[in-house]
Amino acid sequence: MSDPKTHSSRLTDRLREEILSGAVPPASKLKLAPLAERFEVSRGPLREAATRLVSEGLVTLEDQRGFTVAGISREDLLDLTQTRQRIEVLALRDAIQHGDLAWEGRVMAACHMLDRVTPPTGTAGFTDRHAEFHRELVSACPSAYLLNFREQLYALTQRYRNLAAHLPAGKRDIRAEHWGIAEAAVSRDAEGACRRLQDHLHRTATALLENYPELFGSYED
Amino acid sequence: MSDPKTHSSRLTDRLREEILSGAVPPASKLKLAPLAERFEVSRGPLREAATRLVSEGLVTLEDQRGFTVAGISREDLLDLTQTRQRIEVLALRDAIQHGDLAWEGRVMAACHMLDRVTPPTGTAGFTDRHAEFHRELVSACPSAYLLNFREQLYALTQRYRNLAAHLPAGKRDIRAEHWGIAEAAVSRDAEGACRRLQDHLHRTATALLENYPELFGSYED
DNA sequence: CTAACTCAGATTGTCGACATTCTTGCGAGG
DNA sequence: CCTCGCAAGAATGTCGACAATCTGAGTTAG
Repeated sequence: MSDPKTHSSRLTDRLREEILSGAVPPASKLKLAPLAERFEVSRGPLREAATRLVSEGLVTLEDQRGFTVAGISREDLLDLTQTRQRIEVLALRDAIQHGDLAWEGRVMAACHMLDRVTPPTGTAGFTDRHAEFHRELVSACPSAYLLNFREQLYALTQRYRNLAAHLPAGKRDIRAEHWGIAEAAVSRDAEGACRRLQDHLHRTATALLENYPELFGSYED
Repeated sequence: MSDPKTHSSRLTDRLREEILSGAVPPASKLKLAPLAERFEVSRGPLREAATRLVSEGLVTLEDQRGFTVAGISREDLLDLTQTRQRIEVLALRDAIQHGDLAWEGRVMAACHMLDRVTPPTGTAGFTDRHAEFHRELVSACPSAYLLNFREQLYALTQRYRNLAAHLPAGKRDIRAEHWGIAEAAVSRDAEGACRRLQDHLHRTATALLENYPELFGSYED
């Protein structure tokens, strides 16, 4: 039925959730014994879950010194954003070129569902639908490797967003940004869609840096 | 002293080597018990090593069904090559822009050492120096994420190369290709260097497909 | 003859305990 | 007062055994 039956898989999702949401703070050591107690499993599966998160960049592993939640820093966010801009643009160009009508439908549907989510931001429903929109946008890209990289980078960015908690959302019209990207994409306007997407990512990074001053010095590894 | 003291780390390297070299064939199941016997360790560290290789794309994991060496196929090689072209070009442009004189020296040194390796191809010394050259070429790229992705893709390509064993190496002058890339790079000729690098990767993929006919149908996942 | 069922062997996933290594707080010496 | 060393505690890495699940050959019913 629900396939991921093994404890390792479930724990991977749970631990990822806790790290992304900030329940386990950045740069903190992942002590396996207490976590194993909390999750009511042995250390074995938890160790495997942590190992999997190493590959996603959320955790680092040092020999004989255990697991550590990846630190956050201004430099990391900048690198992350720039790399994400480059990868997402490549994937979006591919998607616009190869996407069929069904893809257009999925993009517009996801954008609509994101538009109509009741509390505009910050809630769980928003983050899920936001992730789904950006995923559908590039879903017609035929390169599995590119999509895989994109997913990784998106998750890492999501952590910064969740850590910043309540963005003022002041002078940004995020809905308009999303609609602009979606409409340009389905209109096969590759240049416009990529430019808007890059702008979108840049504004997100800027907003995070402005409203999260702790990033200007702390938590570095 | 030599830091990676844990069995898990050593096993990761050893298992990666065996998969890259083809000692463990593609699409074959990774039965942990026999491997643990061969490597004279328990299944625990070996399981962790396999989990790490999942993140590098060399192994897949299915719940309750264990680990499987990633399959190879024509489609995968094409996707891999195209993605690698894109990522390597981005990294190379960055390196040319940010590299200092020491970087130029490292590139020329690596190219020279690759040029003077005794048996022109196929041997272990060649593959190591070839990897080192391509690594140094982009080492001045400031994006850790991009370099990480590049390393992953290079390793996956290396597997195809090793599997094809003895390429005729006939009408290709690989040395000239490498020197062309290196000289264009240190001359800060970004366009020329990227064009030559793309050509280089394209020729490698073509040569592999031509001299490895099994790829036209078998081993698919 | 084909298809479904059964059951034994094999393989994976999980657990608890042991050995090794790291960490930290205290005390001795300079 | 600072530095170095040491020993107790904690955390990690590893192992062997048990339970759950999958696989495949043989058998039987249709």
